[in-house]
Amino acid sequence: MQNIRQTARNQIISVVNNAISSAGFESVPFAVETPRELSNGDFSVNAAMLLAKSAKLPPRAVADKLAQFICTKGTYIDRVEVAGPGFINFYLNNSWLYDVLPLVEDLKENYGQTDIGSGESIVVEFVSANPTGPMHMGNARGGALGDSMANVLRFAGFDVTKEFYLNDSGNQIEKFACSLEARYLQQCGVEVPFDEEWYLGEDIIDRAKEFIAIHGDKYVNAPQDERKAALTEFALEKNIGEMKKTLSDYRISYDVWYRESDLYKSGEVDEVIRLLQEKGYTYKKDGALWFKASEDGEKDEVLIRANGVATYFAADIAYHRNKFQKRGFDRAINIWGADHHGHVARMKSAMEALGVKPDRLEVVLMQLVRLMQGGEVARMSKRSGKAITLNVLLDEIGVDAARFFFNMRNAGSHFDFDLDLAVEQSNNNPVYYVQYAHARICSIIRLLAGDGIFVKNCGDIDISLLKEKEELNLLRKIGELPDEIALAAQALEPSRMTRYAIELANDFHSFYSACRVNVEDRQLCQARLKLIDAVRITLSNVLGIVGVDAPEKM
RNA sequence: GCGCCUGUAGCUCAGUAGGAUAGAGCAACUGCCUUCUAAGCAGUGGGUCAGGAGUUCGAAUCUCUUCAGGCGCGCCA
Repeated sequence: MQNIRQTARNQIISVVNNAISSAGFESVPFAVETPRELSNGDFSVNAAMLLAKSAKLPPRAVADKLAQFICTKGTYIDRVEVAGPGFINFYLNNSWLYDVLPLVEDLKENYGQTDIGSGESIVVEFVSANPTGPMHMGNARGGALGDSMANVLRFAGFDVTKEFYLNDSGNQIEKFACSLEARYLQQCGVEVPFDEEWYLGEDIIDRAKEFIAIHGDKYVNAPQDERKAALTEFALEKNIGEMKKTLSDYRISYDVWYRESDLYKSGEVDEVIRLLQEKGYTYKKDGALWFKASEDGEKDEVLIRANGVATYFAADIAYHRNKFQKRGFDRAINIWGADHHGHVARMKSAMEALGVKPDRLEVVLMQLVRLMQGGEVARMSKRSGKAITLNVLLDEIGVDAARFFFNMRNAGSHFDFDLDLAVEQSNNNPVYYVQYAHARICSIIRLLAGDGIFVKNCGDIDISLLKEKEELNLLRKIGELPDEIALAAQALEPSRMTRYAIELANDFHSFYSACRVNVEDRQLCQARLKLIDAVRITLSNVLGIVGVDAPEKM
């Protein structure tokens, strides 16, 4: 068992079930909870309240009776009390906390892992920014969220693939091509109009200039198709290369870069449209082919335009079918901006139409980032080009702060990013607080090593010397990690990890102020050294999941 | 108009498979550095969980409703 809390819970479940049957009650699916106040025990059970009705007794009476039948022999349970409306509270002896240290010693960088995923395969698709320009704040949040979520799922025992879907064909690429062509011709002295619908950003002009630096103006008089194709291929590869570089700076590495154009090349887009037609999920209207998403037609969507060109939606159906039916993933998780939520129901009904259970597709809707500057909302439209890019953000606040900051809030909460504060590199940023705890620990370990005192194995230490409140709090917090990982994985909320890291750092700083590691009593010194080494490992594992450095010095 | 998300301390947010006295950080105030990093610790004050009704032993959490803000409702993605 790699989870000390689960071990304790299992003991309690077993002991309470025995008591229920010994007392002659019917079995109930009771909960083992963690009371908010430690004074109410390490765990509590609500069985008495649930049994009260069928037993025709007040909850407290049921609880008293159950408590009499609880046998604590051979368990961590020290004593049992009935309290409040009928809670049965379990107080454990300290040995359950001590047992976490050998666990950490044994598992090291794997401590915290659980097996709730039981090897289920999940593809996590995130960022998937259009390669038509630089990445922005929304991609920054999506990147931090998606990568950390995938890391959490891996820790929870899922077989995870990180994937970037590259929209390298279709309508927006055509717009991209037109924008490039116009900028190219303008740079070459040819006056051409620039459509308001095109990409207005400076980066398009830069690409045109770079293209000219290599090819000069020789494409000015070339056939338009040839000109656009040359420009697009050049700029696309350049942009994709820059995206990969930026994401790598952001400590994100994908297992798969999946190209939309491959779905057309392989014929999967045509194939999926044919399948939908055969199954009767399509109809023609106004010259276009529509997908019938619902009876009322409210959510119907065009698959093939009247001009014969397939929509992004059609390619996206083929893409998701590919995930499930061609590559066989059990689940697919997509991180989407909240502005795409209208797309979710359609995609799920498309999957259903193809015979894929729609709940295998889970879309995490991430509320958009609102950029605040000087107390005002700064707009970040890509077309207008007036956006803070991910590159600039990383230059200004650093990777650690960005990764940590974007994982401090739940995906569903709106995010006001105060640019002034971030640029300040203010100490308000809790990432320093957590990293400082890690650096402090490393410093102590370094100093003791200088005196010839090293971290020993648990077998050679008397862990039970750890009796101070701060020491026990630390052990308790370390023991919570596997539960936290499991909860974060179930809720798809990696933000639990940053909150846990702050709590653990907080417990360490409290310990640091209350207890000295380098004390005369060599036995106690060794026990405390072991304790902080376990904190170091735990902090490092959590920061690794979030994608933040665990520095040895600050 | 319809749909999704959000509303909790002055600010930013946790807590929502119903549980005990609703938490944290920041800001404010009071203490703590001759000993392992003060980027730290200890403490104080601060609440109509947006409003209302309902469900039950028990509701911030579930249901209904009102209000406020964000986003969406394209042969864009």
